[in-house]
Formats: sequence, C-alpha cells, structure tokens
Amino acid sequence: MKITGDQQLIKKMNKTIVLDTIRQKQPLSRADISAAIGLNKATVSSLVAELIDSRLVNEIGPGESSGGRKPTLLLFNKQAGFAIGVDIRVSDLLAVLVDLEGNVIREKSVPLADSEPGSMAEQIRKTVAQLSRRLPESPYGIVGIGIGVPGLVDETSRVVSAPNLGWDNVDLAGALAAELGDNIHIDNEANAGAIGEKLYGAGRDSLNLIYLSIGVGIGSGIIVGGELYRGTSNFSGEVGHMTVAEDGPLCRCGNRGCWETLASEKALVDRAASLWKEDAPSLEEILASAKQGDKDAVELLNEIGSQLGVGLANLVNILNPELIVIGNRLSLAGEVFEDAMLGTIKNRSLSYHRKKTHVAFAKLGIRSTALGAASMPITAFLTDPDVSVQETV
Amino acid sequence: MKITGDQQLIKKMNKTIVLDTIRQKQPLSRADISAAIGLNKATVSSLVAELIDSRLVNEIGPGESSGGRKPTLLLFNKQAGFAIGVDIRVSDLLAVLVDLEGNVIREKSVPLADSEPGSMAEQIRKTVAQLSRRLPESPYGIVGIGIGVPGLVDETSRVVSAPNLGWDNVDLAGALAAELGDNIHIDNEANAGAIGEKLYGAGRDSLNLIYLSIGVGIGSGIIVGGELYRGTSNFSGEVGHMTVAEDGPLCRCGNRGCWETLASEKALVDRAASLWKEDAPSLEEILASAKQGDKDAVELLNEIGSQLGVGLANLVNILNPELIVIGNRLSLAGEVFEDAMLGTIKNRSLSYHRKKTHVAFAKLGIRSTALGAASMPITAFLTDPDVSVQETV
DNA sequence: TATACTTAGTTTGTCTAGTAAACTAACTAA
DNA sequence: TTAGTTAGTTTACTAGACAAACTAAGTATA
Repeated sequence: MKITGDQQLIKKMNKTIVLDTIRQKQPLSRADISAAIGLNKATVSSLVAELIDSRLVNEIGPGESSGGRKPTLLLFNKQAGFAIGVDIRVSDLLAVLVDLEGNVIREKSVPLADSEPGSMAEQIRKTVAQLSRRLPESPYGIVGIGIGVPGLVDETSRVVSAPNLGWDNVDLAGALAAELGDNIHIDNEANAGAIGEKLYGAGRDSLNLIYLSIGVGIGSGIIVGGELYRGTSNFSGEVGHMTVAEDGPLCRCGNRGCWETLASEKALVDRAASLWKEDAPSLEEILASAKQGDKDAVELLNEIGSQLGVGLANLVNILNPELIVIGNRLSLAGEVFEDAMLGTIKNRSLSYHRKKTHVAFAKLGIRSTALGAASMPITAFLTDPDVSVQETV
Repeated sequence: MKITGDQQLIKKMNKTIVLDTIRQKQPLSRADISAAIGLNKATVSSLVAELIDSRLVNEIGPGESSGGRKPTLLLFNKQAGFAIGVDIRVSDLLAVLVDLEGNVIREKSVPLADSEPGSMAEQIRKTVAQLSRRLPESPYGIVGIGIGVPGLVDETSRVVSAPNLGWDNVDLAGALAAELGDNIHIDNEANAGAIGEKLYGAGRDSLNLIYLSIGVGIGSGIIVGGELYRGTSNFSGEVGHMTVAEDGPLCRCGNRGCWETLASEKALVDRAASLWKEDAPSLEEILASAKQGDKDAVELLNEIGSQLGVGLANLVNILNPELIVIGNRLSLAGEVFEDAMLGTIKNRSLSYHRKKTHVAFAKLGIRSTALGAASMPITAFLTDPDVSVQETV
C-alpha cells in the first residue's frame, strides 16, 4: 500500500497544476504562471520544459511587453491527442471525435435498428473506426474512448441494468477491449452529461452542480466539490424514482408517485395522448403546437414544468447546489415551461437555499453526454500522460 | 495564493498519516507503521520522534517478539488535550468534555429557561467554565470548543436562522470569542451529529453516510467520501422540507407535503393529540403506551415509520449511501417503528440501490451532536497541532 | 550453549525537487 | 545614453524521503 507522499508526488501535483493553469488562462508566460500559483520561477521553467518535451505545451513566440523584456507565451497543445465520446441512446447513437480541449472535430449520429449488446458493440467499433480515420498528425493519437449508457453502471464498468436497451449485466468494455484497447471508460449517461456540462458547458464555474437528464425518464449526475459523486455502488443520482406524490401514478419501478411519472418526456407524451385521444404525439409535435399558440399544449408543458419544479425544489433543499443544469430531450421545450418550473421551485424551496442556486439549460445541448464521455479518457490522460496507453485504431 | 506543494507539505501529510495510523491501530510499533503505510522505516522513526516530542504519542514499552527483537509499542496520547462539545437544543443544552479520542470525561445538561442569544452565550460560558475546572494535567489543555445549533449556519459560522430558538442572523462565535478565545467551531446540529456518528459511532466504517436528525423537524448531515458535504452556502441537508406528498398538509415553511409534516416527532405528537383528543402527549408517553401494547400507539408509530421510509427511500435513490443513521429524539422509538420503516424503504427504493445500503440507529444516542461538535476542534488540532491555539479558561 | 537467523530501530550517505539569489536577456522611459 | 523593469535561466543550498548498512535484542536449533 502506497498512500504516503514523496517528492515525485509533489512534482506530479505541481506539473498538473501548471498544465491546468496553462489550459485555463492561455496564452500566458512562465512568469504569469509563477505569479498565479506561487511556484518559484525556476520550478515553473523546469516543469514547463518537461511539458514542452512531452508535446503537451507549445511556445508561440513573444507577447506584449509591460515595461521590460517580452514574455514568451505558452499555449496548451490541444491537438497532442484526441478522444472519442459515445452517447448510447434508445434509438440512436451519437459519437464525437474531440481534441484535448473538447472541441468537436468530427461527429457521427447512427440510428440503431437493434440494441442487442453484440450488435451495439459492433456498431460502436465501426463508428469509432470511421471517426479515427485520417486523424491530424499528433504525438499521442486517440488517447481513449468514453461511453455513456442509459442505465446503471457499476464500479467495474459493467452495465448492471439498462431497461430501455433490454440489457442486464453486460460487459460492454470487455466486448470492445480486443479491438479498441483497454482504455475505455463507461459510465451512466447522466453522469457523463454532468461532467460534460461541468467541463465544457454551463457548469464551468460551479463546484457543486446537479445535471438533470430528462428524457423518457429522469436521471442525474451530481457533482460535489468539482468531482462526480458516485455513491457506494456508483449508482447515485437516480432522482427519477424519488417519491413526490405518495399516492401518485404507478411507475414501471413498482413504486407510486415517482417524479418521472409526473415530469419526464414520457409523462408529457402520455398525457398528451390521453388528452387528445391520439396515438402518442412526439415531444417535437407537442412543442410545435405550443409554439403556434395551442393552449392545451402550452398548459401541458406548464404542468410538466411545474412538476419538474417540485423535484428540483427537493434537490435544492437537500443538496444546496450552486447550479442545476437541465439537459437531454425535454430541455428542447425549456423556454416554454421555464417560468412554471422556476415558480414552483421558488414556492417549494427554502428561501435561504434558493438564493444562491441557479437553474440553467444544457449549453452543450444534445452533446452533453458524448462530450462528457470523451472527457473521461482525456482527464485520465492529462493526469498521467506517461501511463495512459497510446492507441492506434 | 499557495496551492502548490513542497516538501513541508509532504512531511505534514506523512506525519498526519502516521498519527492517524497510530490512532486507528494502536498499540503498534514503528515497524508496523512502516509496513502498514509503506513509508521507509527511517522516515517513520523520525516522524514518530517528532510526535513524541510534541507529546501526541507515548512509548509504552516492549511488545511480544515475533522471532526477533521486541518492538517498542506506541500509543496515541489521548490526554494530550481536551475539547468541549455543546449541543444546543430547544429547551436544554448538553455539553461534554472529551479527550482527544472522543471519550466523555465530564458531561453537563442544563435546562434553558430562555433561548435569547445573550443569555444563551452566558449559559454556554458558565457551562464551559464548569467543565474546564480542574482538568487532568495535559500539555495542550482545552484545544477548542464546538457547538451544534438547530438552525442554518453559514460558511462564516454565523447562525443565519434558527426558528426554534427565535434566532435570526446571530453571531454566537463572536459573542463567545472574548472569553473563550477564537477557536470556536459552530455548525448545524445535524451536521455535527453526522460527524459524531462517523467518527465515534455507527458510521466508523462508512465513507458515504447520511445522518438523520429527527426531532421536532427533520434535518440531516451528508457525508461524502468521508467528509461532510456542505453545499454552496453550507446549507445542505434540509431534507425535512423535501416534498413527498404534493398536496399533503401545510408546513410551517409555507410548502405542502413536506416530509417533516408526515414523519417527525411533531407529526407523531400532533396526530396522537388529534386522535386522543388530548393535550399533546409527549413522545415518551406515546412510546410507553406502545410498549404496553396500546394498539393505537403502535399503529401511530408504524405510520410514522412508514412515512419515514418514503423519504429515506428517496435519499437512497438519490445518494446511494452506504449507511443511513437515524438519530435525535425519534430514534428512541426506533425499535417500534423499525420494521414499518424498512418495509417502506424496500418497497420504494430501487433494488440495486438498497442492496448495499444499511440503516442503523445512532450509536451515540443523545450525544451524537455534542460529540460531533467536540470533534471539530479536535480534528483541526490534530491536523495542525502547532497552529491551533492553546487555551486556558 | 554457541551459532544462525529474525525482527526492530538507528545511522549514514544519496537523490530529488523546490527555493532564493544572482545572473543574462531584452525591453521601456526619459 | 542611462536607469529601471520584466522575463527567464543558472547556481548553490536545503528539506525530506530513501536504501543500505549498522546496532540491538530477541528466537530457534544443532
């Protein structure tokens, strides 16, 4: 067991801090870094030299003088490598190729005819291969693959259960390892979405945030102190099955009055169907009607917004987050139901709590999960560039 | 800004790890420490020498040989100093004097005639003085004071609101600093209780736990990864105002169907009163009736247990904790309502989540908060013995 | 009972990484 | 020009962890 520290630990920590500083405040000089983090100029110089050696940082020439010698500006080499993020949804799959800053280089959306684990693995392999062809020249190539799955993923990356895919206890990482290497990160789609919004989207400046993924059901990713909170079995964040109405409608989980029976896309569509005596209309259809001024549609969306507010107020009271980010499909209708939602939150949360809590919609839109998934291997790589395996697909 | 590391940081970390190892596994030898944490024997010897110098560790002579030279056994000097923990309740105040291991040396319970901030501060001063008289000889004396308050405490230790005491924006620490020094830690009573149970009680082995304080209302302390989760404004854990029945009874917070309107001590007493058409009976009276076989009383308690289960299931689904500890007054009736409570949790939580979640009652009983409060200055002192101020009261 | 082996703990010299201070480099201002 | 300022490097020093050799003190066995 090695839990204690030595000088290598210090060096690694400081190197990571220097790199993070460059990533956040670039372009900047060695002197800027020293001033920003309090590390001695000599130490910064030495660490920067190593970062340049490993091609994670580039010099881009002199900057403006502020009364003395011109600084040499440094830039994070965002193209030192790439990562692929995959968002497995119910009827399609979104895959993105990103650079180390999370910028999308290529993107591919594939409809899924079949969600059986074997053909899913095959589809992912194919898509990854397509995205990886003719990469820009880079020292590290593809540093890893991240996958967001609509289901419970345990601490060993096994998909324990994904009802919407009909999966039980599927070892997706194992199925992919042979061809794609073992640098594959698998997590729940809401967890990935939370990380995505935290790193690249609406949550950049927040340490404590909750990302709500509202689609067929409601899932969430909870970020505490800048890091994903995983719970005991990596199963945290199943907020959709929080009881908000003890004697409410029956949920597929067997319980009554679960939040997602009242506030999800499915809840909306079901209500619209029974109201209009139609075959289930799509979210897009309902939204279009509402935007054209259909009173029923607007009222339906307001009702859903208000029900969303009930659960959100609970989360505000329990977790006192800085930020709640609403993502996935239902956020498409955000502007319609926003006022109803905020009104309910205001009525149902404690006044001291809501003061500092903001509610926002996902800035990455439909890509939160794919980008968050891609960020997982990137973070691993940047934390430990030498250990992470280089891949060639 | 000093966020980077140097050798002093390493040394401090390692010293803390050595001390923690001694505290957890004592009595043990220097060689045992080296084997347990992987630090070089020489380094351990040098750090232990400093700990002995600062009188936090004692040698207690040779242990059993295991085939070679006898080890010199080390013991944490739990009487190197003391701390005082205060639990402010609605009608009384519990104060404990503990050693550095959290063992209660002296204890004092004081009924409160008046909860006005000034007289409360006076009462605390008096009680602290009484507990501090004729301390056992010790190098550090009283290392600090911790206070648990039934209300919202912000990040600057100010009591923003404590409805049951009639307090608004009270600076209790400031009022006490003149006489008791500035090493005073103030926090919400449920947060303190959570820390208490984590360190000394039912949660010793759990990294993720929720402590529920069920008295007049329901509060909670949430421990994530071994540390208290504080939220954005230090206001996390107000679970009592989670909506579990959208159209339920009106709560004093203005909302409807808050958990604490259905499952607190007050909910129990109110129901008993309206059922028996009596002046509100006390929890103790209801409990006594139930134990004598009074069917109404038993059923009442079961109903409360079942309502507790609803909210608990929500917490299990949202936070996937290892352990839920139920404390404060309502836990007195725990054995009566336990089955009803567990049954509801089982019905309303997701099967994968509840598998690893245990529910327990507070092991420290009525002292969870006082002991947790006392632990706050102790932790600060042991993390940084030199900086922490020595006090003489 | 002598000898070999074990285990505990200390001493010594080495290495790594951060620091301060002096230095070179390159600029601005007057 | 010259003085002053800012950027970045070099050099000498220091703290602290480590490995290896050592002392101390026991057990096991021939």
